[in-house]
Amino acid sequence: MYSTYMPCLACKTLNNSCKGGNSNHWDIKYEVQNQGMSCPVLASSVNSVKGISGCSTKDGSNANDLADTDSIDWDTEDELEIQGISHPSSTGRASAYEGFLACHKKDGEKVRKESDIIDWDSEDELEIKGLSIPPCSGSLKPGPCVTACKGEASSSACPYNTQAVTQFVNMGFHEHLVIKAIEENGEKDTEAILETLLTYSVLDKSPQESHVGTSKSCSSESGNYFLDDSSDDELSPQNEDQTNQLSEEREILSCLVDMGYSAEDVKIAMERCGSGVSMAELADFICAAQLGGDFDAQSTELSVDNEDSFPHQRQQNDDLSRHKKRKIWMSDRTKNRVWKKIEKKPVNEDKELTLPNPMVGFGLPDDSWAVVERRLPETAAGPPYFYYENVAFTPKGVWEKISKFLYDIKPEFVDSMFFSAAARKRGYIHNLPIHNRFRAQPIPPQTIQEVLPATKTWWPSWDSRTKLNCIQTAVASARLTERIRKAVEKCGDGTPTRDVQKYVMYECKKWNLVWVGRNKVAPLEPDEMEMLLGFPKNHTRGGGISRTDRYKALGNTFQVDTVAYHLSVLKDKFPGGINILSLFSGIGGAEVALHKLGIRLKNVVSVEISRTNREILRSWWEQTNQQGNLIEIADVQQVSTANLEQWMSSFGGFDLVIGGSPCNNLSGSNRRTRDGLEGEHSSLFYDYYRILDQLRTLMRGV
DNA sequence: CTGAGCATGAAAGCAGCT
DNA sequence: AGCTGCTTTCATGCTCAG
Repeated sequence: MYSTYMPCLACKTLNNSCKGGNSNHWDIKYEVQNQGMSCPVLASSVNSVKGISGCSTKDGSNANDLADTDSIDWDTEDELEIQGISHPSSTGRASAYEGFLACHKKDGEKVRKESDIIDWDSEDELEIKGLSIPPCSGSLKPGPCVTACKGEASSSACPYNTQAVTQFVNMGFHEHLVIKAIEENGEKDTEAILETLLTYSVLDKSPQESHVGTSKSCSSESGNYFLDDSSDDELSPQNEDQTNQLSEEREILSCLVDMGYSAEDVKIAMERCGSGVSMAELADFICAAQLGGDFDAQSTELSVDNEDSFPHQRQQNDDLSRHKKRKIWMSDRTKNRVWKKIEKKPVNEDKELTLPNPMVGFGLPDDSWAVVERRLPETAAGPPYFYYENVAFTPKGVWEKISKFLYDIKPEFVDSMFFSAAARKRGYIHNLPIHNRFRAQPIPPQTIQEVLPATKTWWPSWDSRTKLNCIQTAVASARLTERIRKAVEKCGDGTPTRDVQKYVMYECKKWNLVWVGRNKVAPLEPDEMEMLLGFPKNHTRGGGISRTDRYKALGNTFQVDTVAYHLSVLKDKFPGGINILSLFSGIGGAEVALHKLGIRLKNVVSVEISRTNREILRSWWEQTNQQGNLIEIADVQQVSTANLEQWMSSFGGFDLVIGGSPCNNLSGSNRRTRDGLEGEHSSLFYDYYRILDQLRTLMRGV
């Protein structure tokens, strides 16, 4: 019954490609052991648990009964797969087939034979062919343009090598122009293709038909960055033209930022060159301006707060950006030399954006980590102050891009484990001063056992956790906690075996489980999450809000004490109170943080799409007897310049713009649509930028 | 039809090792 | 420098009961 090539049901790959980090392995391994199976694979160490699910129990039942996994007849389909027969109708089968090929990659002859079935135009192969693949946004992963275009690029309709097309689409050229250029020059002459594409761009050979007609290609799906909400109405031809032009402009902006230019530089270039200018001309203009020092004079001078220098975070993207630009626009003669040089450069060239370890931001309150110095670009100067938040662990290049849009300010990466009993690793981009911060009072308990004293009784000595992991929107199932209870109980009164401990600890850390009874773990209750996140107890309770909605809302919010520490510098600056524009407010993390600091909320414009969340904030506002005005708006995309002007005329402008845009497409927890900043939800970042930038322009005018 | 419950990896960074 | 294993992660979409 046992086969050397037994596929792992959990990751759907064959033995050699199966990694140990898959939770299902733990489930399966443990259950297999408990059912007294004799599986030879299990005899090896935990790290070599591979392909277990193919094992049958002694009584012939499937090993995964407890996991409710379907059984598989290994003698039929899977054996066929092992022999290299594909099952295109099934993803899982296809994966197993890929796994098989991976296992045999060393066998060149055999792999060649499979080339009829599989597209072997991988990056490796392109390199072998001598085609270099330029980085896009510091990553080999397709950038936003490609994300949007890749479906087309890889479709069967495209007769050319998809990587070659992708390569140029990555540079910002439109796909159909790329295909046209390939048609003219052949696939292999990349130099000639590039030149042709540059010529197209300069001559603007196919202007509206390519860009406007398919304007979604490089922009976010939600779009609207530069549009007023008046666009809701049916478009007149004139409006349509305007919309197309704006759409094209933001497409160009996004692509040029992908290439490494700062959003600010691109905007200046657009202003100076006027409308209807091609991307190539804009790029040339920026390069020329930079060589002449035009932009430098505007963008890299003194800080808004006259805070001191920030030596280890200066000179950050500038070099990389310029290299990328040169890489794309270099003349023939120097291109190859420079490209080779750039490719040899270490990847950590922009190491300023690598995540710090420990993640202490610009300094911690207890002086254990000295406050660093930073120097903000002049373009980042307020008013208003602004504060942007998102998950620290994003797909590559995302924070670099966010930073470029937000005036080249480097993110402050902080783990909330230094402020509470739960971790929460987040990046914050803000133009706030960073000296003389203080903590909001009272300081919450800092360990799990202090926050949840009842768990002490049941907490086993072999569970060494004192801090919880990140609070997320999903919680463990009852089935899982039951499996854990059974696993521990099997070991009797003594200490569980090392393997059981490892399994239990893996699940406990993954799902933030705590000990609530003898051998019994449970997910956190919503009110416990509220405490851990710095909210008042029952902040999300009542008003017909379901438990699931509470978990979802809490999983998406700020850690109040962390944010309050950063915002504390505002207290002296605004003794009379503060006007804030709160974007993506959620359940009001920013408002609660300011309130906790004792900063009076004069006027709060809160933009939040979820009605439930708006009700939670409204309820908190009323319960805390706020004396100011709360204006609630549903959709950030509907916030227009006219709205901003209206609010400014009502109460004179905003002191702080604060918010964290959706992380759905950035989070590591997202298995299906981790599409990066251009994802369906996360692209709303551009609305944060749009609104902030419009407001800054208006307030400068004032 | 709605919503709660549940199962579903992969990407990225880090540490340790060779 | 490159490999391997370990750890962490503001989620999504399917199923099924009410």
